[in-house]
Amino acid sequence: MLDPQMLRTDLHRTAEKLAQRGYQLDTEQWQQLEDSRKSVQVETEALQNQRTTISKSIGQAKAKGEDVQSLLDQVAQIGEQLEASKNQLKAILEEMEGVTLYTPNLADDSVPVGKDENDNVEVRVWGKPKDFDFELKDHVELGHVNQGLDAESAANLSGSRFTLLTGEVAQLHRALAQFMLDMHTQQHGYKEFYVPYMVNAQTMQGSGQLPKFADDAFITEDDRYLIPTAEVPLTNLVADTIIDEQDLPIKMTAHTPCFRREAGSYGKDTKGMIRQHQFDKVEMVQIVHPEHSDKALEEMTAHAEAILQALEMPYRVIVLCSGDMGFSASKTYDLEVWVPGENTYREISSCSNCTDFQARRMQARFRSVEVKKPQLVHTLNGSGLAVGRTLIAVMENYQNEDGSISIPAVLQSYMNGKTVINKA
RNA sequence: GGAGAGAUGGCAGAGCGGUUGAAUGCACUGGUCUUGAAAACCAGCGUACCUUAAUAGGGUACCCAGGGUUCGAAUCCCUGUCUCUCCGCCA
Repeated sequence: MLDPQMLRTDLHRTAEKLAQRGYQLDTEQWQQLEDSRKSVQVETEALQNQRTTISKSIGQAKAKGEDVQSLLDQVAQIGEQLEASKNQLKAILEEMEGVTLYTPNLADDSVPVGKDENDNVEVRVWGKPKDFDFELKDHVELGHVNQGLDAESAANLSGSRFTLLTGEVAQLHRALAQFMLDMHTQQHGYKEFYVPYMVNAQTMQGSGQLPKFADDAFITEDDRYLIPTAEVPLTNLVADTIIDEQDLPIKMTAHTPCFRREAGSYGKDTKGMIRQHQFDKVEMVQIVHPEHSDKALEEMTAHAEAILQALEMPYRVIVLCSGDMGFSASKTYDLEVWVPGENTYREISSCSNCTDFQARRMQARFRSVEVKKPQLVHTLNGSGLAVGRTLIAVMENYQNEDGSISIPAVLQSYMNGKTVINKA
């Protein structure tokens, strides 16, 4: 949610910033709502004050045994007016909320203005793609020759966009998640969490998935949502709390499956396990002091990069343009890993600073020693990394001519000391 | 799944339907006292919104949530959520 104060005092500049993201705010409608809200609210509260005052005097008069009828008549009149005024105010506030809940965060000034993914800007490149002197296989072929990746069985069990992993490939998948968690907890200062995979609607709203993106999530019969990312439960841990300033920053990580409907992505990334209804991810979340969120985003991105560096896989970092960012984000870096089988870079992580956007929805605040009033925290989240896509990248980057897959040095201890997955 | 109890300020814990935003204790903050500390004593101590130049003052709302009764609701009624106890079931 945006700062309502900002919408009031700086409406047109805010609307311009939103337009950079492709969101058209109807400023005229908003101004009208705001104007009527103001007058109706003032009126309502004045009426309420009158009613309370008279009601109190009724109590006092009764206690003294005086006649109360004239007071009752007075208050009856006010009652009707008050009722009408209250309903009007409620309707206005609901309409305003309808706008604010559907309005995305503002882009940071450092974010390139652009329309879609074509306007994203490369920030840096790490590593060089290996020179392979044999014909490359993609992960689907590699999965096939190693009998570790079985799309057909998954489709039989569940339908499209599911994957079945078996044997050493499944173990490698597990090893990757373990390795990532260990790195973030032992070297990057994150606390590990095991979280619910289903959350209620309020939680989904807190981090911005609802109400606008209801179609993207799986919902259960009892109105719970399967989490699309661990960001949702982790970030909402601070919902409705006031944190001591000295407890900031809070750094959390969790390995969870992620569930996505992928509605509207028919025909996109259908080959292999790129875009799935269910995939594993190790997520990082930070709750920070507003002054430090810029720096925290750089750090968190570096934490995600550290995984790829340890795995010695080439990647690049891009900053998303204003039009390509997610709803809650103010600034986002995507990490794209080199995928030799496709001869291209593929998104494997997304790290975002959500500033106070989620915090305002969740009412997540902190109190400092200097400022008495609780202030909103800033929230950040980043993948560190998407496990399934990392698996693909490892398979393809570490493939050998005979179809076997070498195991990256840092993962060997997680693979019972094995150094290679031999083809079946 | 069955039966019962409960949800009040950071915590604990009162609260006949009428001056209760809410007693009291603890914690916390400031002060007095003290060489310093403790103790004691005094004072302060919620959040959001509106109004305002104002972190001054004034107003409104909030005692789990949402409805209702009433001139007036923390207090009465209904629904929901959550917690606890007992029984059953279960990894």
